[in-house]
Amino acid sequence: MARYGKEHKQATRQRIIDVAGGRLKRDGIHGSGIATLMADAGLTNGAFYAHFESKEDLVASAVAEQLREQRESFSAQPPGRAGLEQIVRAYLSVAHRDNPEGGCPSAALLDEITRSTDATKRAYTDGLLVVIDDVAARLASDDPKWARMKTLSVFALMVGTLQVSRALSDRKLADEVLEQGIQNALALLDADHPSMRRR
Amino acid sequence: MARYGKEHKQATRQRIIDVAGGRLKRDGIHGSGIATLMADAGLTNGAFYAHFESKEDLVASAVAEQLREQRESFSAQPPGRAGLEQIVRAYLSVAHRDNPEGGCPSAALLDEITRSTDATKRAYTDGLLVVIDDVAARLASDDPKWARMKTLSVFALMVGTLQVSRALSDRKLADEVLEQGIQNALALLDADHPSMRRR
DNA sequence: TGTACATCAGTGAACGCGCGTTCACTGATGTAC
DNA sequence: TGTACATCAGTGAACGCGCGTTCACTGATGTAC
Repeated sequence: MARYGKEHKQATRQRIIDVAGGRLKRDGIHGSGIATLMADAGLTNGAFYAHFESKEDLVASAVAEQLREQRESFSAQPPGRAGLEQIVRAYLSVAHRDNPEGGCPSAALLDEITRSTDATKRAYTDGLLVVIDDVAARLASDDPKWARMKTLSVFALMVGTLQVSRALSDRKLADEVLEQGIQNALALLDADHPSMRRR
Repeated sequence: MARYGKEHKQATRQRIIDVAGGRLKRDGIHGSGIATLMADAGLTNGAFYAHFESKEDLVASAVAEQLREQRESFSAQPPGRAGLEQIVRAYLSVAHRDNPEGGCPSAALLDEITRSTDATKRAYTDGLLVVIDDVAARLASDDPKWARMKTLSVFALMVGTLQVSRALSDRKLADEVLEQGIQNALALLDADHPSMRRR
């Protein structure tokens, strides 16, 4: 192949990471083989190890990238509380549930991340906290540690709700779970004054 | 081997299902191979297909069994609201988080169940609803459909919270997530009158 | 009561397959002369 | 300006391995005579 400038190899690496992000979320880590993944990126399997040390290395990179993209997606919403509600409603939407490939990496991969290497778990933790702190800023609290915890716990609620909705084979029930999840998330966010931390 | 009564083969099948339950929750579906699974049950790989049609058949059976056991575990708690709180605190405990093998099948397997066959998803849905309705009876509501939805959505919160706590590589933060999850779950359960369904 | 036989849960080797990973090689290019 | 060479991103075949699944076989037993 052609001898390109140094930006070309980086672009290829990024393309692999992007393709992997979607595949991992749709088919899971074990369900995404390197050969088919590279084919999706328009390359052959052998080229993989010119870009990554191992499959787990790619997984960690892809998870980090997915969280970066999720952060941007959340940031695109209006500022403050209004945006918060939009984030919740978009997250717990039928469209998001039915499109894991383009959706939240936590909802699609949490179980498998838990069973992954420490490096992957660290990449996940670091990336998630950036997302969370970014959203937590909307709470405009003078207690940033409390805002982080509040946001993180409501996020966990949303992740679990989306997953349960995806797993239920009864579609009507699955839709109702999303709706109830929105109510629950908003209710918890409404109780956002430190004085209300315990009921 | 010996020719036993008909109860013997059933006992063997049950043993495989029980062993599989723990292995699946610890290592995931893809991480649990049939050969090692059968070895754990004291058998060789070939015997597997005398008991199950396929691996997915076992997975569906094991998921159903795990949910049956979870129902029993929840039922063992004191009746009414007091038991509810104990269920929440046990579920969102450090002990449960650090022992997926003996814990909740939803928290350990939801992502993979979502990607499984319809039969497995149906087994999951059916088994989960029995668990949920059983717990929902503690709310003693005159609106059983509302009680189911309330319970199911709080359960989803707990599942997501446990998963996030498991994935975080920062243990202190992971512990705090559990604690906040307990507060959130109890707060939502406290708002259990139909008149309070919308804030 | 003693013996031959049918039963059938379990054995263990083998199957094709896709996995993650390695590596000798290719070939288009920028650079040196 | 023209030619030889070094570079290196990407190729594609091959590796050992464990996967899910199949199947001819084993052998201890309850039953029939």
